[in-house]
Amino acid sequence: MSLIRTLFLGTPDIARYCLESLLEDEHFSVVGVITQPDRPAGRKMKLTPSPVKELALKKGLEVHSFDSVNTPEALAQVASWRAEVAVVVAFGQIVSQKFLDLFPHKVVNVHASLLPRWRGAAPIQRALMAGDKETGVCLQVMVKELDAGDVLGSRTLVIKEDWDALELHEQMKPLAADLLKVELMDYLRGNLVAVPQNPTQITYAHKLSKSESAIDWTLPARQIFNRMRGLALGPGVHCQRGDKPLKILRAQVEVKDGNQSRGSAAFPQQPGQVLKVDKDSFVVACGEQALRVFEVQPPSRPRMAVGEYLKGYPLAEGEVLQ
RNA sequence: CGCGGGGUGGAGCAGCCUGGUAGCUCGUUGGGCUCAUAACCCAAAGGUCGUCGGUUCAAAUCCGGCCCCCGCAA
Repeated sequence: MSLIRTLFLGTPDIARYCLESLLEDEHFSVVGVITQPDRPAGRKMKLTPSPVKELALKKGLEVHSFDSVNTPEALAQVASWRAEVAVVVAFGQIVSQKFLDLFPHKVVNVHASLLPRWRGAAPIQRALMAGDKETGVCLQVMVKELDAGDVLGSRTLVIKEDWDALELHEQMKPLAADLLKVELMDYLRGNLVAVPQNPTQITYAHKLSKSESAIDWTLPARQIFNRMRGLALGPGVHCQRGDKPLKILRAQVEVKDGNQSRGSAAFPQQPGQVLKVDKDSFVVACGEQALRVFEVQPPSRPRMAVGEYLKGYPLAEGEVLQ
């Protein structure tokens, strides 16, 4: 069987992983790669290529970047590759109907959730923040409407309690690659029927906003915990201690209120109040239950275990965080 | 030159502005107390204050270069 001429569009690490697996698959021939333009990144704001571009260059593939793939020039380039199928993985640009028309029913997208749940930009993060017990990756046939295409297949992943966005992202990588290897091939051979999404179950994973990283102690501990996990890949969560921010990097929900054993039940239990300080953690009161914190990061400092933090930044029981 | 914050015994910090004896909370080692302990008491070891140069009678502290780290930003 002849090689399938494939165009790949993607940007971040998970896309790189999928591209890598396509390159290893003897059924596909990646004839072109499109990724986001180099962005200023890092401390020095140096122009940095995306992970996908890095890999593509290393493998000697033809890589192009456009501010938009929907411009006439970009579409002309796309057409010139004469690819049969386009694979889109976390590309970061909305593709137009004109782009889709170049590959009738042959633009597929790997999406990091079980559609129709979490359509949109931040499916991994939103699943964690919502406290979902399971999520997954799925392969959809792209249509103009965002993440609304018929679904070719999926892989389900049971979310472990202690996974954050980073871990979940890692777990999804091999599943995404497997989807491409199996379902995409079946689809192209005509052995797979795409299933429409159930419209009653649609939810949207809106882009993360900076304001979500501030901890609101009046929320239940569970929600703060989930938010911490979901935002771990990006801004993380932080509270205010005095006039300085303090990032909270690792914590768990404290089931009991935490201060009963000490006989100091007179604590008013104001949300944000430090209920208990131990050798390697401390407990903060929340709207419901409490949060036991294990790892933090003060301004201008690397992340550190709470045990270390307490040596240089003593914390008294009763102090209130904002 | 994108903006800002840091680098002080093994760990986390203070001291720097207003140069002049190396400080705090721990850890480590030895001793003591205790039925016992990660608890408590006593003692000790351990630092060319990131690095190179400058100013000065004198630099962790003031000035300049370089290295490494962190946040913002993407």
